[in-house]
Amino acid sequence: MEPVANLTRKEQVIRKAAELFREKGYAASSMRDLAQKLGIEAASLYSHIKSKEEILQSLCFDMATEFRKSLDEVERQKGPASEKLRRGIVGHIQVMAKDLTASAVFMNEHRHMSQPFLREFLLLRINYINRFKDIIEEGINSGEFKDSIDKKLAVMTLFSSLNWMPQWYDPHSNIVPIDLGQKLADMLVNGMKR
Amino acid sequence: MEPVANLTRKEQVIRKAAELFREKGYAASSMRDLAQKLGIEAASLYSHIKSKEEILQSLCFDMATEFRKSLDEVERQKGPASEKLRRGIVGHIQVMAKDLTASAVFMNEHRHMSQPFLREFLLLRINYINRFKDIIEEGINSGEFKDSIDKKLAVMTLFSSLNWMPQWYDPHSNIVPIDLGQKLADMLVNGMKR
DNA sequence: CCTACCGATCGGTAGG
DNA sequence: CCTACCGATCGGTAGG
Repeated sequence: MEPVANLTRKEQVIRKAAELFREKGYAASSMRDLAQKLGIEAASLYSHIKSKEEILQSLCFDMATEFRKSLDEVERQKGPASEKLRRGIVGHIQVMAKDLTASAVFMNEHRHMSQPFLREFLLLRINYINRFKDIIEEGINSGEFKDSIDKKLAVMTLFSSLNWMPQWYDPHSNIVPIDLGQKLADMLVNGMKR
Repeated sequence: MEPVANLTRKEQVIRKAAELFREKGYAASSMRDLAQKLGIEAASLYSHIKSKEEILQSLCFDMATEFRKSLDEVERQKGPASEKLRRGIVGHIQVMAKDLTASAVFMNEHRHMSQPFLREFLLLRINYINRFKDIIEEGINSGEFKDSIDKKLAVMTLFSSLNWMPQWYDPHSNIVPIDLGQKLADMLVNGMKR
């Protein structure tokens, strides 16, 4: 019997680690801290995970997969570039909102991965960003967006705004993630339109 | 005789530390790493600085002072809120551009300060953000900005975009900081205007 | 700025 | 999941 809503012990370890890494940063988090949060001894962690870095890797690559899937879905649909961009933004926000803790780790701690994992991770991220850049370019070519906009600047501003969100968004606030995504998309996409 | 264009040894230590903290993060940077960059023994660092954290504190608080001074200057001038906001943005970017390394440390490593320094730092930062929020509010009240905009969201988006800049801006690129600031201000302020 | 060194803590293993 | 432990590394001090 596999767990359904419940988490395996390994998943519990990873989840608690994500909270710890988010709070203190990866390098400042010790395996003894993590063990204490779980109420076990540090050495016992290693029956569930291979290493501290393995936890970071699984957090980062799982998030990367979610982001990719969300954008796949957006690209499958037809419509003007501005609409695609809006849906891409809303999707990105929703993926983050599903796990703000992992998102914060993904964003701020990925650099602590060793090679070749870091390299692979950065390639995934560049690819994802380029797909957004392509949508912006499509919008410029179709005349939806001003041709005066600086694509690199636009896409960097976009991701800055999106990626900082786990740092200030309060999941208990009265604004729900999908509305937040819509509002963010309004602010960011409208600035590009003719 | 005091150094003029030259740096004191202490300033050299702090500068090299900033580079190291930016590259590897504060927690993952050892005093032995830093000593090596300077070509001395780790123990010798302590004739120039009191502790590892003192370096972080001086980086963070010096940047905070620069940001505050820039905003003081902006508030001293008259003009519509949109113009103030633009100048605030350009000023912020210019302060960062003057020292991208220290800016990156300021942004990403401040949380490693201990109390009461961290608390004091966060108060300065809240205060700075609130002054931008006031400018936005002024623009809404005067009718320059849409009254539908969410002040908190707007100011968070603004700072996200600004603060991520040290991570992607290439100082050797053909776009100079003041132009970058102008373009960023265009994108961000125009989205708020009626 | 150096040599010599400290106690504390780190990630991880052996063996149950 | 535990006890017992490892070698490596940490920030920092004493004394010159």
